[in-house]
Amino acid sequence: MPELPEVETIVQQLRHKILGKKIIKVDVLDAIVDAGVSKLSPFRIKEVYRRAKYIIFALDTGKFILTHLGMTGQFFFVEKSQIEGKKCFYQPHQVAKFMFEDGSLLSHNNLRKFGSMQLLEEKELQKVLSKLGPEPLEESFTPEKFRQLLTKKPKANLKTTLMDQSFIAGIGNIYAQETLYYVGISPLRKVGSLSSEEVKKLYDSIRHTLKEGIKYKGASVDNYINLEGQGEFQKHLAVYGKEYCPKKHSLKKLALGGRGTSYCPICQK
DNA sequence: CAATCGTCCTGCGGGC
DNA sequence: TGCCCGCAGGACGATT
Repeated sequence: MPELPEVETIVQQLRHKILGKKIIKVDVLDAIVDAGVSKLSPFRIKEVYRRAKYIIFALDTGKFILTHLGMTGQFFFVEKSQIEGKKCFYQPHQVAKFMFEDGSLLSHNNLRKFGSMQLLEEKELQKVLSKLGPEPLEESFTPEKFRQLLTKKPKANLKTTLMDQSFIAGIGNIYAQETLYYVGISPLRKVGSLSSEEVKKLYDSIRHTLKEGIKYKGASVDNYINLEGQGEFQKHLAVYGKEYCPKKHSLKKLALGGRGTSYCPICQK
């Protein structure tokens, strides 16, 4: 499922494929995509950026396209030479198709349709983004900021809180579990039970794990792909989807907040 | 305030 | 062998 590193990878790759190029036609093929997107052309995308797990396209018309991939959203870019001879380029579970003036194409696919693509005015966009917690990789997110943030929810479950987008942005089920394994902290702990030493280690681990995810272009579990195909981070997972931890201990599986969670009862206390 | 539950959707795996 | 059922899960709203 695309989380911060997966979305960041897609955004970086999208940037040098589509920025500034003229879009002459958009086909909207499913209701998870705002029908208004098909009425914009011709237009250009001025900037692509990420906030939490959202991808935001800033258009030259002054409006914004806000996209969430859900669990199974994909972007697939196709050069003109790969399309030649085909009347329409089809991908399984295609929900929208952006056609560029130079003959290339961007396909947006979503198998389970948990995602969305909305056309918004700047004020509407800001309203959605204002509900999100801080970006963990931004410089302004200091250890002290993290410590202060944690004091707001002392009684809440730690893992659920790390995945709460209004608390901290971009962490989902994979990176929450990986991060907790590396600091040796059980996902069952309450936020307020962390020592100041554990808070610092957790801060470092969150940033390190997310950066590793970006370095390997995301974890291809479920059907995640970036614009160049599969990521590599799935090869470096310690506990997510595993039976044994790196030290060969048997992992425990449980549901937290309705989400599958595996952790090592020996390494994580 | 925190946790849980239902909802959206579809492929897949288990069971018979 | 083949079919049916139920599960997984990000975000959000409603409920406990």
